[in-house]
Amino acid sequence: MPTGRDVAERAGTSTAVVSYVFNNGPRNVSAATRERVLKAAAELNYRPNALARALSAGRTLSVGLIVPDIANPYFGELARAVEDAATGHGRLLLIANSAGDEDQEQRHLTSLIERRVDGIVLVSVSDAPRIAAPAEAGIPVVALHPLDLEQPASSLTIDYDRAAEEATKHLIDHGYTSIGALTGPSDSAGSRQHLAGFTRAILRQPGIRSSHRRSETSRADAAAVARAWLQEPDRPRAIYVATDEQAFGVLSAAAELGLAVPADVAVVGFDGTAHSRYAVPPLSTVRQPIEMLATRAIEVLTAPEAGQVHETLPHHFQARASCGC
Amino acid sequence: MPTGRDVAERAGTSTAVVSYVFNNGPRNVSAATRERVLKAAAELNYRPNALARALSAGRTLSVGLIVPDIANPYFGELARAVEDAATGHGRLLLIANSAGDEDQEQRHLTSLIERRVDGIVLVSVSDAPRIAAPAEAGIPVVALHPLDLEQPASSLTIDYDRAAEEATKHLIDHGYTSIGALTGPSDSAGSRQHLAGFTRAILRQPGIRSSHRRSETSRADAAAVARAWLQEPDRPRAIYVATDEQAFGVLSAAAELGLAVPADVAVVGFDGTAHSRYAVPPLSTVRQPIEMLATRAIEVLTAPEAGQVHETLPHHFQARASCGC
DNA sequence: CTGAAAGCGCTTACAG
DNA sequence: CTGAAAGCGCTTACAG
Repeated sequence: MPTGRDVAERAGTSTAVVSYVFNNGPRNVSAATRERVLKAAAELNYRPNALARALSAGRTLSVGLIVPDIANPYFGELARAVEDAATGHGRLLLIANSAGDEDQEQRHLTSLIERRVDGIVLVSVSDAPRIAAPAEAGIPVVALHPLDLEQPASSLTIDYDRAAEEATKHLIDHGYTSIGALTGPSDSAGSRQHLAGFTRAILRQPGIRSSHRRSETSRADAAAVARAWLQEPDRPRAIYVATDEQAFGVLSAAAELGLAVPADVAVVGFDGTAHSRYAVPPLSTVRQPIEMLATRAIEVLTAPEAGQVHETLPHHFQARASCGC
Repeated sequence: MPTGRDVAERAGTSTAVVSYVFNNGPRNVSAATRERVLKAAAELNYRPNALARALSAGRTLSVGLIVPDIANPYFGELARAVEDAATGHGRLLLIANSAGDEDQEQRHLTSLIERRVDGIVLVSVSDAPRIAAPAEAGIPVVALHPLDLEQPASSLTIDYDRAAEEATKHLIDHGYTSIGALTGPSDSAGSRQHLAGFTRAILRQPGIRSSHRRSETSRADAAAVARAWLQEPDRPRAIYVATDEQAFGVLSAAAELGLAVPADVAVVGFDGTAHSRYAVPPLSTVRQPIEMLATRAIEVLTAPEAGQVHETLPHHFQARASCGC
């Protein structure tokens, strides 16, 4: 592969000038010399080595994104949005998938540090992510979920607690008196907030019977849990589900049991994936501000001198057929 | 951020020895010296700079993956599988999303070349992808779809043509006499093969009425096309759909029109995503050998001396409720 | 406007 | 077993 030196020789100039031409600076180059360099580069099929450039210039113009499961449509959409935002700021996005595994997440974190990315967007699988390493390396991190304020990272998140309460209240307003909550597996910050909001709404309205189940954050496991739940004699009349991914599993389980949604059991999801609109029936859900999360995340990372930031972004309840609307 | 020189100084040795320790070679290091280096590195929180390493060693131990749409579940699952395979071979996977845009795909290709990845796994948005650049740069490419044999790349693919024929024949064997095909937007190689197989099955059985529609490869557009199609007076009794993603749109449209699947209209998808199992109703589909595609792709890229390879991998028809089974 | 040279942080023959 | 030094391919003050 040709190098800048090859181009310089063919153009009868120096590697410095080749660099000036390809970077439009920091020095001017006469039009004639520029032409010769461009011509030589084209003839040789020259591609600047990004590794050498980054090593020399001290910045890689790249950003890393770590998500728990790239096959979950919410994270797929998020990845697309973050990539758009990164590209808009002249950054390349490196997407890494931790596959629900904390060790894998650590390995990706290490790998991104070693590659000297300019910043990391993190959706952690863990309640208390170990993010000391990037901080010590001087690499800013922004988490897209609630984060302990002691943590050395920024966070952008909606008010899960209040969103959960609103969605549950919506089910209550439909007149359902037996309402269940399906959340993620562990007692994580996320699950806790979903549950807190759900419970608050329930307590506010006397006479509601409530129940709670957990499942892995996959439609497969959510379907298995829902299948058992919906066969119990006092099965819930409506279910608040903490993620769209799990809600798709609940819809599938209901259909398999011959239960109509929402006539027999109403369902509300969470995340507001584009897929939710095309569920059978269309899924009511809480919309995350995906574009805004992505845009702000890249802004925060590309202006790190602004320091750490903890912002709460607006969510939006989207009523559709699955809850009885 | 500390460098190998910092570690060497603190350990009272040279940067060469630090390198020997961190790479387990190519020279031996006495146990005592190794201890001192490891201790110093731990104290300083030393992380080798992967850029410098790659520049010096001449290989990056990374592989790029370009997909047309990371939010499409098939590509999400594929990304997960390719990442597993890459990690298993000690490679980091860089995932790039071309968002259905040929220019974006080109930009990603260029970016991966500039980053000197060791190989590229490509699912192109284009029928005739422009992949001369990586070839000239000496970077092997493997496409996960049919590819012109003149192209300077390997390819791993199932026999789309035959798979389409089998799936269509399955619908015919159910006794449906009016069968439609929904394929991708352009007259691409993929669409052509889907259609060829579909047509062959139809022609083999006298008395079948067939029709054909196109949509973008998104459930949104597929739903829009299906909504119109299913309201025509001579709407098809069964539909062969070229991707699961589009099939999800068809299921959604049918439900919105109050048509039962499979009682009013049967549906067969293609790709065999994990999501297809949880569709309402469960979606019959042609399974791509996702793990095998991923594993072979990484094998081919990490043993490039073997030269180019063009392999046809086995597919599998998965019958479920949506076709009437 | 242009070029010689130092430096980014590693790896790796080479010499001892 | 260990170290001094060259080199990977760029960028960028510095001098002219």
